[in-house]
Amino acid sequence: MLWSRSFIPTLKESPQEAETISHRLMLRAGLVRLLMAGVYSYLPLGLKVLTNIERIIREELDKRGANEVLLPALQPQELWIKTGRDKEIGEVMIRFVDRRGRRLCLGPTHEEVITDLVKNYLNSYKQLPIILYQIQTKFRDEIRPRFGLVRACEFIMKDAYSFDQDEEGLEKSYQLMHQAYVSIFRRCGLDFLTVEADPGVMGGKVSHEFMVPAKDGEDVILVCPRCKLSRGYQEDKPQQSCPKCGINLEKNNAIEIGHIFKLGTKYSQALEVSFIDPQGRQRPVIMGCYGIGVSRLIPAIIEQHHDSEGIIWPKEISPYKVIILALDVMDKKIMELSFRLHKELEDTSIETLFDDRNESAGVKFKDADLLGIMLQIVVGKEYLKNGNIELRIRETKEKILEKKENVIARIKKILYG
RNA sequence: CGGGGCGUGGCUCAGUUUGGUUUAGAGCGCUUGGUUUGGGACCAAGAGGUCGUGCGUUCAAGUCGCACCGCCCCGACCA
Repeated sequence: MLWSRSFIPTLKESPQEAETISHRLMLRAGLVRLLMAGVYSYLPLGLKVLTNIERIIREELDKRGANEVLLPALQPQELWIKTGRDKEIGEVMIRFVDRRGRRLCLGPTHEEVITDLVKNYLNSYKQLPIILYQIQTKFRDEIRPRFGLVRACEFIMKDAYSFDQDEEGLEKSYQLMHQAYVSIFRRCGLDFLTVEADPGVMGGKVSHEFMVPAKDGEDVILVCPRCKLSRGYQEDKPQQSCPKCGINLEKNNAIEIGHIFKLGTKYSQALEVSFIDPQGRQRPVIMGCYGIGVSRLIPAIIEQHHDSEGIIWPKEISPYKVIILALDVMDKKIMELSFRLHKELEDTSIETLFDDRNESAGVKFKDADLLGIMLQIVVGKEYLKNGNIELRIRETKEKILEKKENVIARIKKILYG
């Protein structure tokens, strides 16, 4: 992709609207733009990052036998009245009446819809277990949206739902999803902790949150500095100490990126979803639900992967794998080589952004560091003098001067091992 | 919803305290021409503004008053 043909509006200075590091960098690197409080447009680079995260999620869930669906955001309020969550959720749910007088809402989550869907399908224990998931836009009228994509009113969530015939099955599904989450977050380059949590309006008895320690996180957790055991922070509870190490837990800000719940039969009983067990008895299906704040992962990743110059994307997340900086676009030799390099990389499916803008070297270096694309190739004076081009690793700032073929070989080694 | 901050060109901001040398400025960005090209280049010429909105006070409002709108932060709340 040629930068000159791209919509990548970078900003030299941080816009007034942003205070947290991730929010600033997302705006400066041209990932998103604000439409109104808590509502953002994704620009090409932001969308690419989002797509990369979604790909990882799909791979890890599909591998474990989960089925992807896509449920409507538009829902009848009636379903929510049946489960009683109509009142529980309260004003967070966006409601309205359509021209036919139907009372509708925009889904803040999808337990009701998925349960209703499964109701007409499920007959026998032979159909269980089953796990369904979707990656979809959720709507929540938040009291206070903040920190850019961290708490938005319209955001993208991966929500999965498991259906089992007994508690033992639920435990298996729960562990399976737990493992999937660990793989997903690791591939996203995240340092994260798991804490036991309060199920809240979702219901059920057991739930775990996946937390990313981050300076600008809006949640607070307690972490053992030695063994990393962690738990939720509650102001009214006395200062806890680590049961294993005996030392005091430390308060840490964190971003909640995932939350998994053992729901039990809350929804299946309210919406009457049952199956016939091996003994021929009708039994309510046992459910679990599993959420990942997909769009929220972007700021979480940035909070953990940046320096004073900009973002440093982990390998699988990087919107492009390589950025080529042609330092003098008026020089024929430099441009010829840059175009050839660009084509060769793209022909081998290595996504490459070619900075072909007529800008000074300084501007290109600054923008490349800001964008955080993992590998930078510099074509400039060195090429004219010795025929060498420079490969730079964004994260380590390591520089390698070599001939084009060797640089390509190195890139392949870095990307594919 | 309570508390605080902010709103002046695409971005960052000065000017508001004490109304009148302001026909509203600067830097960045943008356009044109020229010189440049290894860490946000330089010269020259240019374009771009309902000073968030409305009402009011006044001879005179970016500046004072009232109301409203929007954004950010803290709190309550929250998957």
